Amino acid sequence: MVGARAVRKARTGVRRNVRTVPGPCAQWSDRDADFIREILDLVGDKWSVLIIGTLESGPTRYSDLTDAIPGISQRMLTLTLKQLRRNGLVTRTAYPEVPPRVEYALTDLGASLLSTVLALAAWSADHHTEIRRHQQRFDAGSEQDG
Amino acid sequence: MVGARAVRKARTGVRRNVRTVPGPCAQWSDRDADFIREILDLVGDKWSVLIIGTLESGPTRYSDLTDAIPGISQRMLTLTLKQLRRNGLVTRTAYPEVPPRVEYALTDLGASLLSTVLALAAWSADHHTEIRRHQQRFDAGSEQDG
DNA sequence: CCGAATCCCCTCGGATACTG
DNA sequence: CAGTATCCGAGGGGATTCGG
Repeated sequence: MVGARAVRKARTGVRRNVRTVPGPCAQWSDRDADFIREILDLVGDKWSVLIIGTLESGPTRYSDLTDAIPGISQRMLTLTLKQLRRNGLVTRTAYPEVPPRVEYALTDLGASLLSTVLALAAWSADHHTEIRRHQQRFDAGSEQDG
Repeated sequence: MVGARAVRKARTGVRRNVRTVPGPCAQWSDRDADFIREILDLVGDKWSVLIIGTLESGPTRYSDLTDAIPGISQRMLTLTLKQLRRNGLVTRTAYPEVPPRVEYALTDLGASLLSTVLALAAWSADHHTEIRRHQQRFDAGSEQDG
């Protein structure tokens, strides 16, 4: 009805054991919930997606990343890049020059994740207005009414 | 090459003004970055996706949600449900009975988001092993070596 | 130019107890 | 049953400073 089943059909391993009859049993298996947690660890933080998206256009220098992502601090750029490297989404290449030059690039794994995440961003762009409307309506109905 | 361009082509409004030549200018427009922020506000937290996913099988009572989502506290269930309602992803229906009965249900908007998010979960399930391998390799290379 | 280290605020979220 | 209110610890993340 929603499309979730299509996804479930296409990709084995996610929500395999969803129940079809009403009842008190758990909707999510522990493993499925773990997949949600894992993906949130990867892209749920404040900067990962922005960095990955910036790297899509090709290998990028540290300082260029700083410029491309407004508001990011050196600390968070370094930290997030390290996480992305740890998860195999990004590679780091240092060139022994003076001044030093370091380039970060997307791996195939990172690129495949980006394409998936962009669908989310597209959803957000699509429904942005509608969401705003809901928020304002909700807030208006909550404040007074006492 | 990665699929991001296909997404960009399919959905207007996201990453429209990506640059094609190297240079110091910003990779993300402020608006595009805002879409990322917005979607993270919606699903980037610890419980939203689990709740939305649980609701996919139909209207669900508060207590059934508690049972279906292991580890969630009453506080976070209530808080997250309120956020989901505020964004128009979930509706709340109270039945004037004793004992009280309250059912939460996905809106069409919430359902459309779920189907998109499940693609992410599927990606996680798909590449879980590979990611684990990268992590272990990275951690092994980091600890000693000094 | 690239990044590690330190300091510190502030939000997220868990535990518990209480209301209707 | 379906919440609300309060307390509190852990950690995300910004500003700044120092090293290679």
